[in-house]
Amino acid sequence: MLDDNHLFQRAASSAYASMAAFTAAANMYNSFYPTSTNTNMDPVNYFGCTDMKREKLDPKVCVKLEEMDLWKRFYSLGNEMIITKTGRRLFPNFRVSVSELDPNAKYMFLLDIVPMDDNRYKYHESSWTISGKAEPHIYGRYYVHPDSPQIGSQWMKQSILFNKVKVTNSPMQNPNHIILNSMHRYIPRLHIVEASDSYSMRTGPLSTFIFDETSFIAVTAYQNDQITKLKINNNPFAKGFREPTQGKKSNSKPLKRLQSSLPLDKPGKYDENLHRPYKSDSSLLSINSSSPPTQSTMHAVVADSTTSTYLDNSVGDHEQDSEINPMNFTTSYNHHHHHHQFSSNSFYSNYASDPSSMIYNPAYTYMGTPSNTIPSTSTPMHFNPYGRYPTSVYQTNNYNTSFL
DNA sequence: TCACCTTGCACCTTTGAATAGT
DNA sequence: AACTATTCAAAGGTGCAAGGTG
Repeated sequence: MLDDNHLFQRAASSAYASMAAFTAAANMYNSFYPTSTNTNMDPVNYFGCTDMKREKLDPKVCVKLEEMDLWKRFYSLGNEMIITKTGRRLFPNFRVSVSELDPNAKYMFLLDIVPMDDNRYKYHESSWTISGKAEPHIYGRYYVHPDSPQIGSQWMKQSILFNKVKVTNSPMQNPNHIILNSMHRYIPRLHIVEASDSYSMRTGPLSTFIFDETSFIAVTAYQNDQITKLKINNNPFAKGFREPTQGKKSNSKPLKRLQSSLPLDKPGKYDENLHRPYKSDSSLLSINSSSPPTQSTMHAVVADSTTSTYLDNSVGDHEQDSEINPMNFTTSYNHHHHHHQFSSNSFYSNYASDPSSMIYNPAYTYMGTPSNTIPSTSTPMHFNPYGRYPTSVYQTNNYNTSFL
């Protein structure tokens, strides 16, 4: 065992420079010490920490998702991410800033992307609907931020950008790319591990942060025209597809690519304060306006999208004061609850000190325990080891949980 | 026929090496 | 000599559209 550990450690240490080697090392270790009879298990315990309690980071550690307004705009339409054989970046960029780390402790930052449910989707008549059972997810691919490991003070000095992460539908290509299935729904997860070396990486405190505004459906070609427009208008690499600005003399011939019949993404369609489309925008409302919400239709209803709260499939009763949000399955009636402190300024804590926020904090919701106690694996409230987020219980803007 | 995927393309930004200036 | 600023070409990130696939 010692030799195997050393083998893993040596391979893992090289991963600081090469994620591929790191992934291989983790996979190697996990193949030596399989964590479960289920080979499809979510390897949140990437580092072989399987048989001991894994501590969390200091609960004061806070992670803020940058460009939250932009994320919310995509989220409100039902975000899509292109996956290609050669790998495609995420847009908007996954960028966070973190505070309250131990300035002198070393940390590693990792990103992975996991399924949100067990469904496959199709885009039909301007809305996403369930079309069958999901293909199995290939776990074990994750992105190690190239600055890892470094001390807390360095991580906190500036925001941390994960723009080099690439998603693919081809497992045979670059081993650094995260594999996704087209027409499946995913969400990125940020893992912060307190690790001063490759060994402590397997045992050191680990916390996971999730922002539901970053959820998306993987596609090989955009389905929703509104998403295409929003990408073109915000991604600098897609500038060539933008409509030439009025009054600005263009010396180039009209672009073939601009002859699209799509309506323009006019300013004013989006309420920057509310972070959601105007109700009066029929082009947006038309997404689902023709069909009432059903369990199999990806749309919903958010009284206030700044605090998107997913509850069970109780739809009809609250429909009248709802808004369309195609990324939600269910009706939210979160105006019946207290809005927790994290949502208004998009600054997320992994710790809920206010008992009233327990309802929003899956660290409590899922485990039903204080965040530092070990949940029973037999309780249905336990964090799903497959990394999926059943729509009936997924109701978080973020959370931090510890993994066994 | 259909839904989805792949490929090559034009257009763009980013990157980094070479060069010029201080 | 050392450092900073500028230039420029190559690399690579975009969505589009046509064709391919099962």
